[in-house]
Amino acid sequence: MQELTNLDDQPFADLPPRERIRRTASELFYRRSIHTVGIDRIIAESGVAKMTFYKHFPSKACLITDYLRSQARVWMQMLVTRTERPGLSPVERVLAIFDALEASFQERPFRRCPFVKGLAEFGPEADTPEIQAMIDTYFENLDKLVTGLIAPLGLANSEKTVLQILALIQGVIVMAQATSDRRIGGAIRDAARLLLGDKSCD
Amino acid sequence: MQELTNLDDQPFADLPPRERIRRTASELFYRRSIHTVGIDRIIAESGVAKMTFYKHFPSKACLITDYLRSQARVWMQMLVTRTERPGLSPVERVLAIFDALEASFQERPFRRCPFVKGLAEFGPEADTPEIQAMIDTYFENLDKLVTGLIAPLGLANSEKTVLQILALIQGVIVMAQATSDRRIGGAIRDAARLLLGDKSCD
DNA sequence: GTAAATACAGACAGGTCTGTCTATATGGCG
DNA sequence: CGCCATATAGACAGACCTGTCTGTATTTAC
Repeated sequence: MQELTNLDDQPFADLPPRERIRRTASELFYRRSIHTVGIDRIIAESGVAKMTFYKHFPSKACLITDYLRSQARVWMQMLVTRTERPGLSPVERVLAIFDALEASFQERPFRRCPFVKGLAEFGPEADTPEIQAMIDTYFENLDKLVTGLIAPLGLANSEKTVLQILALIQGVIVMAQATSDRRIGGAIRDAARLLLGDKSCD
Repeated sequence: MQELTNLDDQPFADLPPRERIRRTASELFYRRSIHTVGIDRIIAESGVAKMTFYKHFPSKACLITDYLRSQARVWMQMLVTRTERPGLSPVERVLAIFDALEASFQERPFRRCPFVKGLAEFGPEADTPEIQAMIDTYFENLDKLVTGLIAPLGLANSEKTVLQILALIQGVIVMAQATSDRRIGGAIRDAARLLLGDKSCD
């Protein structure tokens, strides 16, 4: 007996169900948004039975938090790897953040930071404390990472510079989708360099 | 005979129905989000009959576009007024944008730019062309406004500076909600001043 | 081989959403 | 007074959403 289900459009067909669900949801949440993607669609596209889904993720909120946790882990890990690369000067470590962003703009359709979007979909007025906590934690961790990179520079007003770099990060992420100008990444990297007091620029 | 409907919590009770709907929707869309606010709730809170609503706004999409159009008009008009104020130097005109942002952070709970949030809820994958066109138009208009303010400065690379200022604008808007540091507005204003080549700072 | 765990398929309930419909009340104007 | 546009009140249809349930098939372990 042949399998009757059409798995041609299921790119993770050989993965265990839980992983199929996670990847399918991740793709849909990222490309579209969280509210506009229903459980039924995730189930259908991941080629999984409904009961199997609910065994692994007791509710949609659980899937969302898993998605955000995963995104945060991957993204922060990538930033740490790039900024801690040996042989970089302190300024270059900060700029490595913008190199990482530039790289992510290039690959596939860029749909922005899941947490900036998450903040829009699950703002302070929503009653989803776990999701909001996860978003808050992400921004705090990003703050800590930048703070740790700025400290060695010995700037007069480190805290202000941290805020400026963070704003540039969020700004370039928004602009990367709002403008068609491909020079945005480089322009913001240059801005960061100027704010860090690096005199080697133009 | 007394009115039976409880209008105590209806702040726009003396306005015509269409305006009651617009203000109620505007408040809800801004505080929460667009997808999480249903027609029924808007109808209930604006104290209007369902048929009255659908007479003025044939669909929810029409209400959304009206909301975004209104927000864009008010916000852009405010920016124009502030940046064109007589007696300002060219650099001060650009910085006036950040003063306007700082002012909007102060008043009531700040819930971020409706268009940055709109981009999250109605991204490129959504099939809502009118709404997306409205969002695109807003970012284009903001680009034009900043371009017009940067031009008189006679900078070496105007286009790059425009991108940098735009990113700072979007960045400070995101950070205003993501951080609790009240100095964010001033810090980003200072960053803008530095990028504009104003030597009178620190 | 057999039993238990896991996954599949899909019906179903209960809720919410948008949008339509009917019937009634009200207010301005000739 | 009487007419007509407008507003109110609320039932209703149809779609969609989350989450539960039943029953069957497949895999895994012993």
